[in-house]
Amino acid sequence: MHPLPSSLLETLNKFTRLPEEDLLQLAECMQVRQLTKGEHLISQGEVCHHVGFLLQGIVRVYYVEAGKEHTSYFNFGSRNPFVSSFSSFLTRKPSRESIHALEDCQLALISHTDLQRLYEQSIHLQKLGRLMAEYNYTLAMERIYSLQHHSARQRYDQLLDIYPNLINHVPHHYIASYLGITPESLSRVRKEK
Amino acid sequence: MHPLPSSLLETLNKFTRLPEEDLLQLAECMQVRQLTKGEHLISQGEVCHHVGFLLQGIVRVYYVEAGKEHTSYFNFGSRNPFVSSFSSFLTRKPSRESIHALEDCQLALISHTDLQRLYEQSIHLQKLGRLMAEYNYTLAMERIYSLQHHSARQRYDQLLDIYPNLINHVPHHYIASYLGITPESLSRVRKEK
DNA sequence: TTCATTTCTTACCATACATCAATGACCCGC
DNA sequence: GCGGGTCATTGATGTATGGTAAGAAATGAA
Repeated sequence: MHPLPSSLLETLNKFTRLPEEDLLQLAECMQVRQLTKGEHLISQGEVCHHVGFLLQGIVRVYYVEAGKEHTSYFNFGSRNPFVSSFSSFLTRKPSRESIHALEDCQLALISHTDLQRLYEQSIHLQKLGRLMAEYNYTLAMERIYSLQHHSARQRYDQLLDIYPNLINHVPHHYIASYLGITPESLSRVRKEK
Repeated sequence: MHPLPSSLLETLNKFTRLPEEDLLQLAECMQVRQLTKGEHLISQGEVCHHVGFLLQGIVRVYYVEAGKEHTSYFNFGSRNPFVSSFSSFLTRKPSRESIHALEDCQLALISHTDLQRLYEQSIHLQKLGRLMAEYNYTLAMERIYSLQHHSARQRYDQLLDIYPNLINHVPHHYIASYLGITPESLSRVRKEK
């Protein structure tokens, strides 16, 4: 993939400046993958071998337990562009989560093997990986705080602050599940606005 | 600090094998800090300049909003030994959180300055930092799932699975806050066992 | 020890959210 | 366009958890 898409380059630059050499190495490993609406990037039970950068579209990470679907999160826009079943990708164990496209999507993928190889070759890429993991960790902590101490109503309002138009692109029952409430409750919260 | 305490060494080895050289560098930067029960490692509003490895004791990370204390998490035992206000440590902004000792504690501290310097010097330390951040991220994701989709009761049971004797060491209202419920609710949940 | 303070529990009622059921709107394949 | 299915909404009711208040138990200081 030459050259790296500008949105990916911008995102990387927010974390750290990579030497030209490393950018070339990255570009060599990355491949574009199209997902049509509804298509799965990975399914529950498989080991996740890739991490993707979302160039376009929306994906949903979810997981089925006792016959019910639970939405873990969405990847949408530039706030959260890295798509993977991270716990599987990082541990090399089968994924409990599935990932599918909510719209037609475009992803830039890199394989676990290639990424580890690049990590071993360059301190700058190790650093990039560390900074990205740290960033994801801080996002996760914010979400934990919100789930711990805010009402469904407040969490919905926060979601709208962060992604004002997510509600127009994503079926409501997915958003409800993401917020940890039922579709009926979400409907009532929305009605009260 | 020479040599590194064996519990720290064990923990580091679970992430990656560091060359002797890097271990020496680390040991040179780390300092032991004692905290007496109740003492603060950092307080809300300060920038967090250290990350600590918990050698002994229990600390609590909490945060005050609208006059109420909210317990973010505990550091206790070997599952979660890294003590810091990470969002402040990572972003260099004032911390919203405070950290204090629930018992007399012993910490091995390293400063942000030293840590960044070491990161720049060694690809192995960069890798260690990445792996630790990734590990913390997977723990955070588990907690998010639990808060999203499990009842207070289930979360309490899980907490007991992970830390069977936490309840004997930590005031219950802190645990309640950690679970996202009131002390009264925790009391009811406990009664039903 | 004794007293003061904090913490834990219990009871009662209030509220937020879940569950179940019914309806209409919207999709999508035929 | 028709028809079966999914989805969003609404109402009625149930349940888990919150809020307040009071007393009991544990803790800490003198």
